[in-house]
Amino acid sequence: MIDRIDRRILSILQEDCTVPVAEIGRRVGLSTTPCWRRIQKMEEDGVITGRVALLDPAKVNAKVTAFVAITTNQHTEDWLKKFADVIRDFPEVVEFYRMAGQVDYLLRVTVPDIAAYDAFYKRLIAKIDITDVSTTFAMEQIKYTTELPLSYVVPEKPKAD
Amino acid sequence: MIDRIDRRILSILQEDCTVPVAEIGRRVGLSTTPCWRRIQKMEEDGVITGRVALLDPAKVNAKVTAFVAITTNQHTEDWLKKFADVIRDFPEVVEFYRMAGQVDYLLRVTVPDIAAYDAFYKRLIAKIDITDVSTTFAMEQIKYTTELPLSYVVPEKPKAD
DNA sequence: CGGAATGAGGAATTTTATTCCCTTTGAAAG
DNA sequence: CTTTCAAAGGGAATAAAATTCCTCATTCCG
Repeated sequence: MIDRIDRRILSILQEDCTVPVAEIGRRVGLSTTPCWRRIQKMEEDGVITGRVALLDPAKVNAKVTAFVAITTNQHTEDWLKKFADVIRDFPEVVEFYRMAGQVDYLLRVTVPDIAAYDAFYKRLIAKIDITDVSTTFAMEQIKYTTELPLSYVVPEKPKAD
Repeated sequence: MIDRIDRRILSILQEDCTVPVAEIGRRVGLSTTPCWRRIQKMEEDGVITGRVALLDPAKVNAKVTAFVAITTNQHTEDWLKKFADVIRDFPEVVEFYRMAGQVDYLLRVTVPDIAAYDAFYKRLIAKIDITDVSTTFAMEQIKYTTELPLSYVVPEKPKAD
């Protein structure tokens, strides 16, 4: 499905999606038309899910990241659905995982400062019934990237047998 | 610095940066030129740090997310620098935080499966001296967004006094 | 009451994306 | 071996979008 050329295209677009198709083509050794068609196809196929602008957290007053580990004794399907819907609606929650192990859910929350986190926390527990919440703050974001590793993408062989 | 209109522009671009400037202008009540200039300025000012394509993790064989909590007894400036450099070079590490509290560092790691995680883990500990590592796996990514909340951006008043 | 700065807009220009149509390649059928 | 078809690629025309250029209001000092 995805061959070596596609992978190189994805690598470029993951880093910077403003590079013109003609330039991408040049870098991967294709002319613009086939390169453009490959990109289109990957968008249709849902490999590329979107193109977004990234902002500097400091510049938009999102300097503090908190990780919130949630444990609950509620484990019904319905509860999870409601819980997920509530959480999803908080724009401060930028990531939300259901976990294996001790912790049931993990949130990454983005706020300007500890006070704002506290306000968020109060709004959160007002809305949902949680057994146990444990918050840890990040002091520094050393790395953050939206680029997924492409080394695990198995490129299709040009030929089989 | 950032006024209400800028904030609305950012909101649009955070969601989808392929929207034409003319259309953005229409939505925020500006013609294309001033809208374009505002976007340029926010890029120059570093508010917008880039535009990237997002990929479907499942489609690029990045189905498993692991959170790796690292504790160390090394706390020198030099060690951190070397550690950070090593970690940063792993494409599987998509996020990397220095934490407050018990855990010193937290990584989010993206791999195809548990076996690949194990291979990553071996490569990791081969390269750096870590006292304690604790890994938790995410069963499900319920929410993931690159959109930072803009509600905390204090819009400049058009006038003062 | 002048400008001078700031912000906005229309229209021309340039750059890119997109489409159309044709060529090449390679494998399978006959 | 040819023939045929499908998949990929490419060049050139066209459409759309970004970018530039110039002009027009408004406001704020001096």
